[in-house]
Amino acid sequence: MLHTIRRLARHPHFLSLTTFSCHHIPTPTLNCMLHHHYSISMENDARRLFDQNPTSRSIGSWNMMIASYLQSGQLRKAQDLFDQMPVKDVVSWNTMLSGLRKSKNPHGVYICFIQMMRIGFRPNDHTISVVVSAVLKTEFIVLVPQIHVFEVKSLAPNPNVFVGSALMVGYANLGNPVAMSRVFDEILERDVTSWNALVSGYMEMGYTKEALRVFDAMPEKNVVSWTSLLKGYIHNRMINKARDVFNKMGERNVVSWTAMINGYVQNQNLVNGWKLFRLMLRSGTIPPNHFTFSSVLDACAGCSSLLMGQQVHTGIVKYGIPDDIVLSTSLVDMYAKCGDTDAAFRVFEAMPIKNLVSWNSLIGGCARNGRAMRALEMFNRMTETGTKPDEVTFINLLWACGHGGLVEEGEKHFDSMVRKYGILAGLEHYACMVDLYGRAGQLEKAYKLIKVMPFEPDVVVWGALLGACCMYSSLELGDYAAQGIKKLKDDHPAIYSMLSKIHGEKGAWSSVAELKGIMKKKNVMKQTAGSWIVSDFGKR
DNA sequence: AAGACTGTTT
Repeated sequence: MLHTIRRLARHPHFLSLTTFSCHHIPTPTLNCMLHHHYSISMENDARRLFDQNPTSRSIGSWNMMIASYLQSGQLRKAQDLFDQMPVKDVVSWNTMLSGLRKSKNPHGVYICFIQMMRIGFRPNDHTISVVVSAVLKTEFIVLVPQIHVFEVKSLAPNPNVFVGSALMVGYANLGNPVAMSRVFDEILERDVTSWNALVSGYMEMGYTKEALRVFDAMPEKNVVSWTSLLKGYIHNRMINKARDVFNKMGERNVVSWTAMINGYVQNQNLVNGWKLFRLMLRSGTIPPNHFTFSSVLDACAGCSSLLMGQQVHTGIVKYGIPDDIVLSTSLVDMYAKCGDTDAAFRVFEAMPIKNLVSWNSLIGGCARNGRAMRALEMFNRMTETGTKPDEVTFINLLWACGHGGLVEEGEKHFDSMVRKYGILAGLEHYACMVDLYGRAGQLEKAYKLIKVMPFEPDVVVWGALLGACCMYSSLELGDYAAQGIKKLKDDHPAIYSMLSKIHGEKGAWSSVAELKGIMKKKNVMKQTAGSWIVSDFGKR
């Protein structure tokens, strides 16, 4: 019977058609059928089978069912089953932990792991690597030394490559180079990936010399080793050293190319990023993928070149790059930053699924292009369709309100940010609100907000106030704001031109002359400004 | 049932 099922399982539709009434199936057969449904992502049919055979379920059946739900992203249902399970094994726990990790829920992983330990369950190698990788860059990273102790005491004094890598990455994240290298020394049968992790770890902590020393000492190197070194230099803003590594590499893959291109883009060196991308296309051996195109689109957005952006968009189609949520979001962002809001909307609406970043890009695009009402509309649609806004959403939204003169709307959202969504207002949110009040001429409110906010004002906040004072010719507050800026950074060129304008309007010509004198003496130059309107070589 | 070293977006 089992053999027959296995053979039939190769025909994708057969088993799903037979599941309408399959009672009293023996356990091995049930598990085999569940596995089949798992592999073709038919969790509903699997569930029907599962429900129809309560007496033949083994722990494995439950585990398989939970894995099916996690595979299709139904964390809630997986969790329910997990809670209902009469007896769990280590596989059940690992499956659940892995699902929580995939859904980016480090807190859930933490709770689940602690619970597992409390009940007295023994984690295994898989548990450790899942848990450690889930808590990286979160407050739960404190688990790493504890897991290490547990590993040494209860599992094995020497970690294998998987556990070793996980612990090394964890210690690198904690900024503990000594612990990291000690783990490395203790790994049984170190392989090239252990060495790579060591290079990356030192680079992440800023020990570039040590990383290079390790790199040179490696018994064997692969593309990943080279790319780790390259990426490390970029991480430490040593872009030229990164390029040297790139040039010396014997073998390059799409990851190496993308890392180097993106390194230029992130360091504002858009020209070299673009040049390298062209070189990549010309050399024709390694085709770019969605990672590469996202970086290149970011470069186009960075120089607000719609023409370049359109060319890249064409390239994406020409290369047949499959739909990807991040890539589409990059397109939305590029079009928005290049001033083509309509194109941004077209790309956005064509996206089959949108995530938080996609919504933020679009709302930010509306805000930048003076479509405040549209930004608000999109925000409503976002929340109605079940995407929870974050702090970036609100920066964009408040910015839109400020520039659209929508004071009450801005106040309403600033308020709901904390009360409804539990997001604490950051300095940037306060800056938006100061700007909002300032632009609306409510200088007193702007001033009061600066006074009560729980941060020291930065240049942006003072600048918003100063700009407003300039707009509404307020001498006293303007001087106050200028003092604020001076305390942070002595000669910000904008101070002088703004101050002299305010003083001039008030007829305080002696102050103006004095200011002009200071400007001359300090050789203050006006900041050069560029407009994105002309950056397509006058095309518009 | 499941894990590791290099690349993307606000």
